[in-house]
Amino acid sequence: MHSAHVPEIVVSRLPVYLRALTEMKSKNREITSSQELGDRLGFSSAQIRKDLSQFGEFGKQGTGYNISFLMEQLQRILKVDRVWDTALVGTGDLGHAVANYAGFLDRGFRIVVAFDNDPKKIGDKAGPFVIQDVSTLEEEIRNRGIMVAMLTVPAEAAQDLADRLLRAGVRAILCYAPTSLSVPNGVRVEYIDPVLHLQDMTYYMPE
Amino acid sequence: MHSAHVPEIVVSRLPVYLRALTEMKSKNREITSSQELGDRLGFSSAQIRKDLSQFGEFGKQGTGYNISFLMEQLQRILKVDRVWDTALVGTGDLGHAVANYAGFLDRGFRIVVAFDNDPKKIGDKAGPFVIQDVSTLEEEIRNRGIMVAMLTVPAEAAQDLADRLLRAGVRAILCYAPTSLSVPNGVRVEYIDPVLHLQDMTYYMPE
DNA sequence: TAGATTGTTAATCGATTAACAATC
DNA sequence: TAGATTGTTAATCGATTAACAATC
Repeated sequence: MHSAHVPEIVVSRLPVYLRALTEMKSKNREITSSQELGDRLGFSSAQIRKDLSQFGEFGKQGTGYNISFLMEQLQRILKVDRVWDTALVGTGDLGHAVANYAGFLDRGFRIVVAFDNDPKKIGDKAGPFVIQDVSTLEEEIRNRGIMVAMLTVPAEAAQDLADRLLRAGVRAILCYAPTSLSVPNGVRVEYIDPVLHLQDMTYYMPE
Repeated sequence: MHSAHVPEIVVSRLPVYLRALTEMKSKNREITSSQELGDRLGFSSAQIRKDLSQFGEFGKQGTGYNISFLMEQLQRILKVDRVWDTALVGTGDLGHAVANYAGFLDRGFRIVVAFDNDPKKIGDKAGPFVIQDVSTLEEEIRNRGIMVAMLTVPAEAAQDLADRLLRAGVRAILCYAPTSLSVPNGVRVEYIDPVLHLQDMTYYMPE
């Protein structure tokens, strides 16, 4: 494992590889190749081999990659060979959908607490979670040692809540609010804004 | 407007610029600079100027960019100076959250129809929309001339429904299912899978 | 063995940045 | 005018691809 500096763009493709391998495994496939994986995902086989080679030698010449083995290696590299306790901040429609989503656990994440600032909601449920008052956010996050959070609040509230999450010890935020956050170095933020994707696609539409 | 070939990565940043400009305008700002925009979004000012220069000259030396004017230009370039009728396929929790989301319309998109395959749901509402039987998908999409769709169905169902959407005339799909779709050239697909973002961030977490 | 596929090198391709003349 | 900021060029930096020896 030669972990010099790996480009971010390479790291961002690893979860895509892992997801495809998981699908293959669920169909009882045991072996794949960089060619097959690339065809399936729209990458060149060279790129897949190059990406993987940043982290070690996981394949066999003439044969390809053992799917289960490569999955384990990618899970280890991405640090999802464990389960990360995760906080959900905001329990509107989107927060509820996220709270109910069953697909986190087997990919390395488990929501363990959900917050809202609406007094009428405190004590209600968002999926399986009792909604807690956001005033307890810092204490809860710190006590539980939570390092990952998902932010499903209105854009106007996002920066303030991000600041609070970081002060409480969170190091990675997935921001669903349609705004750009300002965070210090060493903290990761990624964004989900469906409209960005839609607007990007319409550029390519015929008039 | 020198529309030679613009790199996809440049196009994908334009919606981010537009979103930031919209925020600034809502705070009654009238002028900005590549420096300010860059600081705010984490890009270099040179990159912002270079990106914009692909499409024309929108600024004034010594002054910067008029926010409203630049917004209009970006909306035109991205083709969101109109409203795109959009289909929603799948009305689970996530589909409901998407159907209820109020943030599409003023950014160029309007959901006009929602489909599900569950007989018990047909006729119910997802947000303001009466859920229609997915068996009417092709007919509805074609009759309404819909070219944009959002796919909030389980991964196993996604490819089949994507194929049907394309046959009915859809040209752009925003896929929320955690899988990679195979589509012909000329069709755009973008993906939203929160776990990909989370897994990418945990790579950078301390042990 | 013959065929297949990896891991890696070097070449190519493309994107970002630094710098600055133009000019508001 | 002096100061500021654009649009653009050229240089730098980084990512992708093609090709192939190694080897299963």
